Amino acid sequence: MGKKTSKKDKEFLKTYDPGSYDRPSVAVDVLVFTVDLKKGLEVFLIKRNNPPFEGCWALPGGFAGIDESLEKAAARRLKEETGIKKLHMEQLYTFGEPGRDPRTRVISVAYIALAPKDKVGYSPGDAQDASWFGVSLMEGRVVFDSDIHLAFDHESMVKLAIERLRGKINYTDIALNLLDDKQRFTIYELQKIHEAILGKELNAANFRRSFIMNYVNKGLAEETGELCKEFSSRASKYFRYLKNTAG
Amino acid sequence: MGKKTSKKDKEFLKTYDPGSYDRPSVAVDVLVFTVDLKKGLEVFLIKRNNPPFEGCWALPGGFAGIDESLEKAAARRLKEETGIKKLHMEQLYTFGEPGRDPRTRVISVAYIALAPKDKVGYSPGDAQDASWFGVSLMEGRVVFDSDIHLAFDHESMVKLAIERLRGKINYTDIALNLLDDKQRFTIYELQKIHEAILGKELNAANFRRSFIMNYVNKGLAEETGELCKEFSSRASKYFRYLKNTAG
DNA sequence: GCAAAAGTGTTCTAGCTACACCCATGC
DNA sequence: GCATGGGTGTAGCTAGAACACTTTTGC
Repeated sequence: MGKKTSKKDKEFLKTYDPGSYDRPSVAVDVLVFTVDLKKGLEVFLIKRNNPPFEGCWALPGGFAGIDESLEKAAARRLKEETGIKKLHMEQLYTFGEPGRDPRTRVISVAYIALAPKDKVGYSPGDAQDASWFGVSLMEGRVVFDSDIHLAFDHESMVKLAIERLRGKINYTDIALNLLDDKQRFTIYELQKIHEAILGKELNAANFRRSFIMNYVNKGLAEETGELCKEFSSRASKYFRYLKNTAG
Repeated sequence: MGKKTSKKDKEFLKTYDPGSYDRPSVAVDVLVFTVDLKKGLEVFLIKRNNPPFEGCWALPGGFAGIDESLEKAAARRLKEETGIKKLHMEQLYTFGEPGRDPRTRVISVAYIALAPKDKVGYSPGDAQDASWFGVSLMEGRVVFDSDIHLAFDHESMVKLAIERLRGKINYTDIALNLLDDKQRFTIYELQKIHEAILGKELNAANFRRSFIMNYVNKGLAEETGELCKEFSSRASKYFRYLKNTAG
């Protein structure tokens, strides 16, 4: 503790003259997930056609503008890539290991976005090679439905994202953001979404009861009065979510 | 979707020539918490003696070096400010709103650090004006034991940190990082730590049982065989944590 | 004796799980 | 009639919370 002056000098420089420092770049990466009721959890990826990691698949992302909030930057990139405008988005984690991008030091703030499958405006065959990939987490390992490799540290981002979703799905309402229509959905659809995220089947009777308990009985959701004949021969009730109606 | 070229150009620039962009600065802020068994939860703050927010208290922090991992940067700042070397540290959240620092765009990655009270080498009265402040979260508001104001958005960082600690304390072992000695502690001490973080008193009988269930019966902790006479007239058993022994 | 922590026992409840069973209907 | 989803009922297990009670020892 004898070098107080140099420490204070360093502090001074760092605090008041950041412009003179070599600075890391700040990027955002977006993990867009959707659930296909038949195929399960899917993540949106873009094929890289330049080095590094040429030919690998990567998360949509890009550098944050100097006057742009991180969340806005993520939302902008998302819209540019997928056409999706309004959806649930939350910060996942910030990845900043030196060397995670071989070109230069890049600190990447990762965001999770949840999109109803039918709201995705992007159509494969556009300028960029981009598409949805089925993904799951089995025994701690990320498994894709195709034989693909991800660029940078994006696979560990996917892993962390699925773990986060699994951890939150039982005590938050995030799963509802994956419904095609929060104002008109069946318990069956919601159950499929839970199953896709958790990577295991759930007991329908118990799932129904927990939905009634946690949503309907608490005034968070109600029956619309309409009946759904889409998923079963026997009609089921439509429900309506009563919060975050804007989504 | 008609302006594919300009979009791709933009993408090109952003991806391959980040040096030409105006870039935000990247900083780390550290929320160092400790628990005083008598006074409760405390956070470490430093008084600012320059604008902006002159006279306000702020979290220790600073800019991240170009070749330094974020975690390492946080650990370095922590050691410089408090003398604490080895302790539990985890990423909290990244704050990046434009305008959160009035001087320039600064993106700050916040880390939570948990320190046993007796390991803090820093002594008030050093070069900088720095000290521990009792803090709690009551009805969603951050309350300090002194009439102080925090610089920047540091109060919302404190709020988020306490919420995170409260959310994790019941299903992780983080509380153990606040013990003076993980290899020699009593249930009483651990209970006081839980109470400090949760901001409420717990039933001692039930707390004891849950500790036995979650730690001892699962092989994560065991009795040392020694008895403790520090906290009560009646001696109590010392326990030893059997994981993360290095901490 | 009193206060305060150490420690044991009991009861009640809420939530989750498993499973059995009936209903409705398209094929 | 059979498969599939819709929907109800019930029994068991477990973690928590609440609370009553005894033990130990410094003051």
